[in-house]
Amino acid sequence: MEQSETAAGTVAAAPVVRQLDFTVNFKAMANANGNLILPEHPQAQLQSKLLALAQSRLVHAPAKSPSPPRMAAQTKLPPRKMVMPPKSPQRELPQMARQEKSPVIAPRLAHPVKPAPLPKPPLQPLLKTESPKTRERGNLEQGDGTPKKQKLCNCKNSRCLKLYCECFATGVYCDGCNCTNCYNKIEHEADRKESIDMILERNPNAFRPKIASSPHGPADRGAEHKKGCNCKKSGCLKRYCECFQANIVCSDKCKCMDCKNFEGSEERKAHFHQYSANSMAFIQQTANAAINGAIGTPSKKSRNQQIVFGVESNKQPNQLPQSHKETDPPRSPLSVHPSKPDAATLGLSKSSYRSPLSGILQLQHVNDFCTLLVEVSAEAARSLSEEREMMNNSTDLNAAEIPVVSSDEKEDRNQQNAMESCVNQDNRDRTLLCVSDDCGVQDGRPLSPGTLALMCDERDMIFMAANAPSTTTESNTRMNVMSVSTHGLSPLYVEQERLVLMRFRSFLNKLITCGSIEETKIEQAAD
DNA sequence: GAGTTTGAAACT
DNA sequence: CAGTTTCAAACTC
Repeated sequence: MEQSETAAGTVAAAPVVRQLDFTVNFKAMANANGNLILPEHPQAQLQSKLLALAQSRLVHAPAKSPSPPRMAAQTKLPPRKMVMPPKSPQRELPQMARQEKSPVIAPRLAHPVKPAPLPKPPLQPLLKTESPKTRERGNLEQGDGTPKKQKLCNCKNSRCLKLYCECFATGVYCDGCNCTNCYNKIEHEADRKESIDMILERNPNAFRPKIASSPHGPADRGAEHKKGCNCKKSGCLKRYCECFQANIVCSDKCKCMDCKNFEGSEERKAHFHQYSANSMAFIQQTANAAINGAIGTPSKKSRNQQIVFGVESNKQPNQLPQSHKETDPPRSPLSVHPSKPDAATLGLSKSSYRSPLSGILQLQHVNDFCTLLVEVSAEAARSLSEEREMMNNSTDLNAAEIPVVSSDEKEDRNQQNAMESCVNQDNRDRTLLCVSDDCGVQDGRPLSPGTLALMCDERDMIFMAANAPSTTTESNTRMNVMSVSTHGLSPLYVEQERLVLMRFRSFLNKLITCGSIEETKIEQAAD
């Protein structure tokens, strides 16, 4: 049982797990008490924020069709009754015999608590410009730790209640699929449950991720196929092969014949050259351009480094297509421009993603911002020492004439000072962030810092609601600060931290706003 | 888009 | 457990 939980925490696991992985960064920002905990690296913070934004949008994206909450399987345990006669009656006896047995289901199914209902599509939030054809096939995916777009199945005969169905196999309801006679829906929950039980009876690991990270796995993967493939004709170099599809080399667990999917295989290398622009690599590139590449560094080095998401750089399938690497002019990783010829000839997704932040945020901006944070910190030190000095002087003169400042009031005053400090430096931020003319404006009007903060906080609330229901960044930052201050850290440190965090939030607010505006512009231009 | 190939899942 | 069938995705034309 704990195996499945462990597997859920691995990076290169099933699609469901990948989806969860995307939240890890952001979840890491809030501890169990909901206190804000910022990761160390600014870029990591930016990524988390951007991911949170993407997630929040998807959560609120209108469903294509009315559909039941996807996770209802976890939310209720329907009374076990035979609604649908099983195809194989002989399997019913053992199944009925284990009624009380807690089923081992895929990570997504196994949670006993009721999760927030999730719409189905949102597994690949950053890939929003896919072509309808691509979506129909639903095959945008990666074989590594990056999120994978939920496939849309086309099942006809399995009623989507067998592992043939990818939706069912990954523990999600069908929604928007092209399947017929689908029972993988909430209204057929009883049947679905029966089928799950039946499959688990046969194979308790059936719903577990097939790919598990392993410290002892292939050197270039850190992951291995739990069961191994059984390929005969594909040489394990086509997506028929589960290992290949998962972007891992075959292991000794495989029973494949004529395997060419091993480390150092010439065929494998040649294959990746030939299929240099396979969809996995391209989507990988696209996703990473949106995430890692949010900070544009138009150097060749960074361009080569952008395809790193828990895998090493020699992982060919996830690298940029060779043709791209050698023929394309250097450009920002954010500038994933449509590459029509490649896409057409090499079987790529017909569209590509270009970050709305492209051209807005450069590495130098981040560097400048870090410098700014240092200044803010120093400013906090000065402000606090001056305040103390004034307090001391006043106390010496006549303590009785000085209105008693409660800790709350003092906190408010510090907060106000900090906010004023933020506002005063707003122009500097605009200089940092708003390369394009109309950044920070909406409908021709500039957005006030308050509006920007609200925009940010609104998204925070939307996203955090699913993760830490009672969390708001501001209040919890303060809570955290207060908590820290009561545990012996110096007030100076607390004040510095608070100001720095507030500055950073302000920075993120503007970054998000700029991205949103740019995105709107791009969408309008596309229309 | 239709037909073929492929290998996992299901079944015997 | 091995062989066969079923199935849906991947692939080809």
